[in-house]
Amino acid sequence: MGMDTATPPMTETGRDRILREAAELFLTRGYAETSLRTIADAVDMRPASIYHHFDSKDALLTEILEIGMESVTTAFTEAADSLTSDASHHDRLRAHVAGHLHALFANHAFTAAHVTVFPFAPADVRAASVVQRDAYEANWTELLSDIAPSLDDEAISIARLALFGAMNSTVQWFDPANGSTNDLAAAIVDTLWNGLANS
Amino acid sequence: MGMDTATPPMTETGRDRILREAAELFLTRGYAETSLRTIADAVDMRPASIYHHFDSKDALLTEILEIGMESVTTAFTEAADSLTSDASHHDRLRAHVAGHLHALFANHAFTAAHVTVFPFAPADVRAASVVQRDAYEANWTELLSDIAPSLDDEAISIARLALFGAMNSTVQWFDPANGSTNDLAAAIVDTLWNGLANS
DNA sequence: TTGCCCACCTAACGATCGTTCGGTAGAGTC
DNA sequence: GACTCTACCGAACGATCGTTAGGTGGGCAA
Repeated sequence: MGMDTATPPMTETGRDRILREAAELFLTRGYAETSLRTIADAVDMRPASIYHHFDSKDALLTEILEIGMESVTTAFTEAADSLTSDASHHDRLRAHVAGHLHALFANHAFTAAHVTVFPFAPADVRAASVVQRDAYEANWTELLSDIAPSLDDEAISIARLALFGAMNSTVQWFDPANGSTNDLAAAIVDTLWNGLANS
Repeated sequence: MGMDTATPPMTETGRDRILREAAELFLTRGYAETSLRTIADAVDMRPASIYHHFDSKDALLTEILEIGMESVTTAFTEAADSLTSDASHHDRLRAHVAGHLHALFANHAFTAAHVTVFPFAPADVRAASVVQRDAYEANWTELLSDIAPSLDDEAISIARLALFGAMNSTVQWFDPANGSTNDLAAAIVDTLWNGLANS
């Protein structure tokens, strides 16, 4: 029913507000396009105050990307835990896609930042989150080789990247107000699973 | 064998060089992150000289996006023309995906700019190319409803957007030096067509 | 009451940005 | 040889950028 987007907790600190508003602005306007003065306006502070909480604009983005990666990583292990031992391959794939999409829209600005702002982030910032990102990708590689054992490594890699492309592009067109991420996940996975030919 | 990337023509003018180098820089570094001084350096000119050929930085990006859209649009109609009347649905989909991917890597910087720099382009620039983009999307909607008539409008829309996501994400990981775009298209379409279950 | 620290402020720094103004060298035309 | 046009250049404009230095005030501890 589209209740995926999280509301800010009541105990939100000034620091948390900066993170949340900055993530939103970076996502919609871009990193270089968003000035610290714009962020300061959004949280009703002065630009200098941001430096009380963060070392630099780059450090702010680094932490936003970190939170985003934690969010999808947690979603992946939770999806794995939610599955019973007799779950079919189809069920497993759907559960993990649903987990990824749920994280993508629940913590929207933080996770989606990995899709759109990461590619243009300063080199230092990208380097800081590359370890977390690689680990997350490895989870999917393992899942897919388990599910489709007949595919060789290169085919698995292509399947994973194409699936990531399909999942992550949803941030640019899917509106959780128009349906649950679970339904969206089912639609994507069913198409991918059965193929267009059988639908 | 990965000879998709175009080499600059011998008759390239100074204006053409600005377009090509700027497209490359916008793609790799981002629009706001690339200054006119950086572009000028790349074409061995001074910043002011760019204004002899283009009204503004925005106008330069607008023309780059225009060239990119023309490229994929042409590829779409060429794919349609290359098909004989007895081509299967599978063949048609593969031909069009191959056309899109070929354009994506042949005119790489211009077409890929639509994937990564368009979302953060200034509002005026985005507005200028929205008509071309809508027209291209309509081509795909028509193709997909023709190929999978059992799907309703919403399912077609999801399929199209997921396919775009999968195709366009290739700009971030596929290297045409490692294989032809035709092979890549076949791999993507076969997976999508037969489904993971049957592979 | 005194002292301290945390959260935030005002004001300004130098750097860099897109852009403009007023040139100049060279090729083509008459 | 004077005229013009194209393609560039040097130098600078005001605006905006990330960032820093040095405060101020309110709550808490002693």
